[in-house]
Formats: sequence, C-alpha cells, structure tokens
Amino acid sequence: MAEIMAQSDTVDRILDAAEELFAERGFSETSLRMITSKASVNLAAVNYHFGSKNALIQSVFARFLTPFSSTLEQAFDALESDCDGQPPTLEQTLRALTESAVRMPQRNEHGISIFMRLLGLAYTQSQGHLRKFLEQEYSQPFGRFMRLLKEATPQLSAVDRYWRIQFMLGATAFTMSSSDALRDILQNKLGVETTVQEIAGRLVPFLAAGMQARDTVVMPAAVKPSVA
Amino acid sequence: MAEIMAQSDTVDRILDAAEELFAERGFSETSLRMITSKASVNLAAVNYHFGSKNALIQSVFARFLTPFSSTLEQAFDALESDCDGQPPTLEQTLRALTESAVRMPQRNEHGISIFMRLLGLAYTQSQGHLRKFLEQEYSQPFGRFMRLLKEATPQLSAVDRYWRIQFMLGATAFTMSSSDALRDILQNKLGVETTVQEIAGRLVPFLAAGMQARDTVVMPAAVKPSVA
DNA sequence: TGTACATCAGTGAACGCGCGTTCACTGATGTAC
DNA sequence: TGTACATCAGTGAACGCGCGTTCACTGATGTAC
Repeated sequence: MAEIMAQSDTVDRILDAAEELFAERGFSETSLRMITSKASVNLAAVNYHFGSKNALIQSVFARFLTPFSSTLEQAFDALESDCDGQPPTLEQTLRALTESAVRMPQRNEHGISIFMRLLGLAYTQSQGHLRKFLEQEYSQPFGRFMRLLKEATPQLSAVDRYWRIQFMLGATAFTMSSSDALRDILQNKLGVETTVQEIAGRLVPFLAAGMQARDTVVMPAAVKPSVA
Repeated sequence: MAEIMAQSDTVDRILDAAEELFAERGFSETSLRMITSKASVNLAAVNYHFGSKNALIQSVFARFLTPFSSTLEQAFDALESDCDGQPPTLEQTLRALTESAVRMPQRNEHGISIFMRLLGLAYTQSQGHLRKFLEQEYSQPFGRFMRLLKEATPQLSAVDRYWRIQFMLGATAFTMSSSDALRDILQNKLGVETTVQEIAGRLVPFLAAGMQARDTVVMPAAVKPSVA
C-alpha cells in the first residue's frame, strides 16, 4: 500500500498542496491538476500514490486528525484524572478541546486555520465518503467528547442537548471554516489583529453560555404547537 | 429581459427543480442536466431564460429573499414602533427574524427547510458571484438587522460583538443547512419529531445567551498573549 | 378579412473544455545466483 | 564480481465523460396594413 510506506518527498508535497487548496476552495472545486501543478509533481502521481481523489482527501484528513485525536485523548485523560471522580465542567471540556487543537505541532503558521477550515468543510460539503471515513476512524475520541458533554450538562434533556450540540458545532465549524476571511474583514474595518487562539478564546464562553441557557422555548404565534 | 417578464410555466418549473436540487446537493454538485430533467424541460431552456447557471442560482435566491426581506422590514417596523423610542431587546430582534422566516408564504411543506438550507449554503460554499449579488441586493435589511443587534448589546465592544455575530450566524446557517438530516437522526435515535419552528425556538435562547455571555477570554497557556 | 412579417418560447444537436483516471513506459535501485 | 531479473517511483499522453454553453431551427402567436 503506497499510502502507508515510508514517505517520499512527492507524497508530502502532494498532501501539502492538496491541504492548502482544499482549505481555500473546497473539495470539488479543487482539481487534481491544480494540486499537482502547485506541488510541482506529475498529474498521474496522485493516483499512483493515493489511488483516487477521494482517497487523497481522506489522507489529508488522516494526516492531521490522527495526531490530533491522540493529543485529545491525552488531554481528556489529564482532565479526568485532575477531577478525580467528578465530571469536568463544560468550560473545562471545551477548553481541553480547543487547547489540544491549538497546541498541535504545526507544519507552518497557517496550520491551525487550515486544520479548522478543513474540519468546517468536512461538515459542510456533502462528501459522503469523507463522513463515513471520519466516523469509522475517529469514533472513539468523538464519542468520548460527547460523553463528557453529557456529564457536564445533566440538567438538559437529551433532545435539548442534542440540538445545542449541533448549535455549538455549527458556530465552531462555520467560524473556523471562514476564519481567515473574517480576520481580514475585522482588520480592515476595525484595524484589529486576531489570532486563531483568540477566536477560540472568544468562542468558548459563547458556546458555554449558549449550552447552559435557561430554556424558554416558545412556539411562534402563527403555528399550532405540537404536543411534546 | 426574459427573467422579469410574465412567468411562463417553464421558468417556474426550472426554479422549483433548481431550488430543491441546490438545497440537496449544493451548487457546483448540481448540473443543469439534473435540473432540466427534474423539471421536464429542455436543457437549453436554462440558458434561454436565465442566461447562465450563475444567473439561475441568483434567481433562485431572489425568488424567496425578495418577499422575505420586505416581510422582515415590516416586522422590524412593527417592533420599533411597539418599543417606541427605546431599542428592542436581543430576543425580540432575533424572534422578529425567525418569525418572519417561518411566516413566509411557502410553496410547499419543505419550503422553510429549503430556504434555510440555501441560506446556509450561500454562506458556506465559495460562490463569489452569489455573495456579491446578495450584498448588493439585500444590504438594507441586513444592515438594519446589524444596527438592531448593536443597539440591543451596548455592553459589548465592537470586536466582541463582531465575533459573536459570526458565531450566531454560524450556528444558524450550519444548523439550518443540515436541518433535514439532523431531524432524521433525532427521530431515529430518540423517536422525536421536530419542526423547523421548534428548531428556531430552540436556537433563539441559545444565541441570546451566547451573545450576552459574560466575557472571560483567557489565552491558552502555551501561547504568548498578544497585547489587546 | 387576408397576407406578410416580427416576436418569442422552446428544441435538438453539437461545441469545446476540463475533469479523474488509465496505461504503457522509463530509469534507478535492490536482490539472487 | 558480474549478470539477469524484480521492484518501485515517477512520467507523458491519451482515454472517455459530463459539463456549461451555443446555434440554427421550429412553430405558435401577435401586429401592421
């Protein structure tokens, strides 16, 4: 299997170029010809080393998700042993997640932005093969994160928690998937520099407050309420 | 100009099919051949009536955004005259927005889902022409909404408000853009039926709480803090 | 009222293009005997 | 040590395909005189 053998320079160059272009433009809007010419590599090399474009997409994710998920597991281990017995708070859990992301060894200065943007795209673009791949490969840290969220919000009903987790995911994935553009706008309009770390720092209190909002679901007036 | 003349049946059939397919699969993943065959219409009819695929995408948005933005303006008018003088609260503003969306006359039962999902995609897929079009055509209600948000959160700094608005947008666009899928999952896992109205009802308190969270930005430990 | 012409919605077939993928091939390196 | 063969990374060119778009055309309807 070419993709698990000792890395040739070509393989890494392809992964670097693909990662950057996917983050910039999305998956189906990025062609193999763009990738291979950015990587200064023969067009056929992608199929030679990865087998297909879809497999390349998965490899791009695997390259940063595999180390990330083990970093994350360690952070969760540390968190749970610190709290010995009682469950970590919501803020602690969220912060373990964002700090694991931020602390990851980065290939370059844009590492985290690209990482975040790819995660956002993965959720947002309808790449069936990718969703399946991620669910198969990274179900363990994901499930553990969900369990911690559940223990940190015992006051919520299962349905409330489900929706609010979606809201959190949405705010995170969306913000991160366009964080470069948003940072640029902010710099132009308000003359403020922003780091990904700061964005994460702003996001956590927003999410924690939303997650723990007092529930005041009121049906809109014009709609007949469905019996819960 | 074909696109503003009395509607032929063909034009509506194309718009209906395009709307549904775009919502299902995204813009670049939907071909004109899919649209025209779903609409039972000749392939060349799209370019005949709309001029190009991009113009069709914009027309799909215009068809629901134009009535929506006038509904929304009316809702804001009513809100501001109710509050005479003092600014509406954050919850009131958000609810005016969601209720305007929910109350829109719908072409069919999935109307709102499609509407929401398209809005999510518009933000999420990198369609430069679409962003420009929306900014040009609907800058007024958007700007008014932003002004109301600002007046409802005078305690926030401009930078905080900016980011939290992004978080709100993200949670909303993301959730709505996949709301059908999320509803299905919820029904299968917990056996619960959900309407778009209920999702909106759950989203508003989450957003309001997040928007008004006490600010506790703390830099992650491993990173040198940038002087604000 | 009848004829000539203009307008317009809609059509069928083709266009050129960029796409992901394939394939026969090269040339360097390693291995067996 | 020398020769024959196998393995492998990488290449250049082509493949078939689906794409958005174009174009000459049809046929129905409206308008002028």
